[in-house]
This record gives sequence, C-alpha cells and structure tokens, in this order.
Amino acid sequence: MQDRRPYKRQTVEKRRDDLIAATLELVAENGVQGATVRAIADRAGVTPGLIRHYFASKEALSRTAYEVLMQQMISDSAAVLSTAPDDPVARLAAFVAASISPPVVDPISVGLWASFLHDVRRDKEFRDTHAASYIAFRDVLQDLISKLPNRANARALRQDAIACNAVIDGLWLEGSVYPEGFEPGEIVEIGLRSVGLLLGVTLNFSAPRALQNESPT
Amino acid sequence: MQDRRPYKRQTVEKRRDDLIAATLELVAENGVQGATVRAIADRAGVTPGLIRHYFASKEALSRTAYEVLMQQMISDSAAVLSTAPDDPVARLAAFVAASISPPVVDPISVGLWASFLHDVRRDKEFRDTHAASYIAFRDVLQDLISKLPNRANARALRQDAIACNAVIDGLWLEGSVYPEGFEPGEIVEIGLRSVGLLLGVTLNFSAPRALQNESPT
DNA sequence: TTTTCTATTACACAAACGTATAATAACTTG
DNA sequence: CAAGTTATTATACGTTTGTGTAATAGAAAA
Repeated sequence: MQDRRPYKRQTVEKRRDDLIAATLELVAENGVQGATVRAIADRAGVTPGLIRHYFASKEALSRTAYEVLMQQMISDSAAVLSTAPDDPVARLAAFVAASISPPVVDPISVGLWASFLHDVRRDKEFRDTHAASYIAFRDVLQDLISKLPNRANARALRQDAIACNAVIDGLWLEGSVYPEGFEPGEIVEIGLRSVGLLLGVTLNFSAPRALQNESPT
Repeated sequence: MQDRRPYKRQTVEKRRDDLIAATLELVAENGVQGATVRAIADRAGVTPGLIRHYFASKEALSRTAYEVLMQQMISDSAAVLSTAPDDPVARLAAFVAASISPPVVDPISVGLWASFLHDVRRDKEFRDTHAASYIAFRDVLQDLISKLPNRANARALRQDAIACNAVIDGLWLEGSVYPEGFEPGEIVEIGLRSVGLLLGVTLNFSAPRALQNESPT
C-alpha cells in the first residue's frame, strides 16, 4: 500500500489529448484489437481506471479519437492550399501532390483507415463522421477542378472529381501499403500525369520549399 | 452427460472448407475481433474444440483463410478474361468493368481487405501471400495494356499499369465503402472513361450476357 | 456382431478483456 | 496552515478469449 504510484494532476484537455493520441497510435500499430484500455493507459502514462473518468466507455473514446483523426486529415489538406499560388492549375497540382505524398501517404494513416472501417460500417456516429470528411475532401477537389479553364457542365464536373479522387485514393492505398513497390517520387509523378490526362491539363510538379533540395525525378 | 450433441463425420476437405468459409464470413462482418474460435465453430456447425483438430492454432486458420481468399480473387478476375472477345481494347474494357462491378465491388471484399491489413503488415506469411496476388493482378492489367495498339516503351507501360490500377483500386474502395454516393452504373462508366483517357483509347461498355437485361445508363 | 480407429464433443484453465467501486494523494480554497 | 475537492491510483469482478486434455460416438474393419 505504501508504494503507490506518484502522479501529477493535469488539465482535462491534456489528459484527453494524451488518451486520444495513445488510442490512435495503438490502433494504427496493431488494429482495434491492440487498443485495449490497459495498453492505452500505459501509452498515455496513466492507469487504466482513469480512462473511465474522462470517457463514459471505451467505445466513446474510440469515437472521439476517430473524430479527431478525421478533423486532422481535413485540416492537413486545407493547409496545403493556404500556401499554394493563385494559378488554378498550380493549385490543383499542389493539392494532388500533397495528397499522395507523406505524411498523408504512410502506413499509419492507412492502418487507421482500415481499422476503423468496421466501426464506420456499424455505428451511425462513426458513419456520419466518415461521410462528412469524405465529402469535404471531394468538394475541395471539385472546387479546384471547377476553377480550371474551359470547364464543362456540372455532371462532368462531378464525375471528374470522382475519377480524380479515385486516382488519388488508389495511389494513396498502394503507396501506403506497398511502398517498396515504387521508386521515389514515382507515385507523385504518376498521380500528376494521370489527373492531368483525366482533366485535359498539364500538371507540373513544383515541390514545396521544404522538399526543394530533394533530387527531382 | 447423456444429451451429448449428435454429429456426422465429414471429410477433411469439407470440414476445412467450412471452417475457412465461416472465418471469412465473420471477419468480413465484424472484423478479426468478430472471428473468435467459438463464433467460427458456431457458424461452421461444430464445437470449438474441433478447430484445433484441423488447424494448429487460430493463427494458422486465419492464414489459410487469407490464402484462400486471395486465390479466389485472382481466379475471379482471370475468369472474366476467359469469356472475353479477342480484340485487345474490348478485353481491357471487360476486365476493367468486371474489376469495379459486383461481386468484386462490395462491402464484403473491402471489409476482408481492411481486416487483414494488419496481419499482412506484421506477419511474413500474410505479406508474401498479399504481394503475390497484388503483383499478379497488376501483371494481368499490364499484359492487357501491352496488347493495345501503339504502345510505348516498357517504363511507360509500367506506369500506365500503376495508374490504371490506382483508378480501379480507388473506385473499388469508394464504391464498396460508400455505395449510396454513386448512381447505378456510374462507377463503371467513370472507370472505363478514366482508364481510356489514361491510355489514349476509347473503352466501350459491353455488359456481360448475365447483366444484359439491366437498364443501361 | 464385435472391435478398432479417430473425428467430434465436452470440460477445464489461465490470461486478458471492459467495467465498477473504493482508497488516496495532489492540488485548491479558505 | 487546515479543510475540502477531485483527479488519480488501486483493486476486484464477471466475461470472453485461445488453448489443452479427457471422454464419447460415428463409421469402418474384422
């Protein structure tokens, strides 16, 4: 009884954030089955009982973690556009390139996506969160396409967005799951050329400043 | 002790097939966490102990089930080509259309794919099985593309195959996870047009005989 | 029919799971 | 400095998990 574990009181936000981050890490690494209450507590540096003090149930923690994940992904893709140039073609190219480059393309995000799939199917709250973020991403893409010169009618616009989104999703999937199957920069190169062909424009690869010193293909 | 459950002896193949089928069903429905030994046995109509009589462990059963799944998917896509016409363009169109139509595109296959992702990551046997089937699928696609008229060099061929595969994967993903987001036939239409644009050919939709009476778009 | 073989059922077990409740110590307030 | 809050730890409970072992019955052989 005497060697009780010492601890420091934290704010509600700090503890919730830590628990959510620990949950996402463990789900990404080992799937939902790896994110047990004990493993989450251990990763977050607390004891298991504390989880129930901040979340009504483990399910509630999972739901919250998924919401946070989706919001992060949305804000990540939006961040790319804030620093992009004004030219519509260049903006689209930057968005496409960012969507199929790290950190969007990595084993972690695909692992999370796959792990939450069944929850998304079964639970309405999960499903609503998923649908909202999916539509948000496609709307951004559709908006970028609509700004291109010589655009056709609305139906073609929608189908163009779906097709480009499919290319992005497919490359995201392949690049994340099977990264050793592609040469460096190959996925971005293929993505830009494919989207360009689909839309009848030429997308040039202009690396963001942080990557400018990497060897271009 | 007297009301022991009656049973009928079965062949090794029958029992193994039943257990594998039950495993895949449960994984597709509820993820790996839903495929417990008791649930599998119940679905297969046996008692839990019998699983250990046919498989060294639950892990061994999972691995075998994944192998069977991948082999099925490969033979399914090959089956489409056996009844396709000789014209290279028509063959490619048939293959693409089949790859983004039911039963390839359905919640079950995506659910299975997502569920096994973590096993594929962690376990070498899973990973080998996955890589083999992935390459096999892309090779079929690449072979079909190479038969098209006016093809370029090998590097372009490889990248064309990756790009087309990405479109197929992306549409497969979106159509399976979010089917209500698309009109009937829209995915096939978009897929054929996109692959055609990527390769510089025109792919026409020719429904297989079994689907001929459905309303074309 | 009787015997033999083994596929199948039945039962048991330790570990891990999510959850519930009580005890305590780190802060805050007076 | 003392009293009060409550965030946090500690512990326990009932299920469910995968696995191990013994008992039994269906089918074939003798």
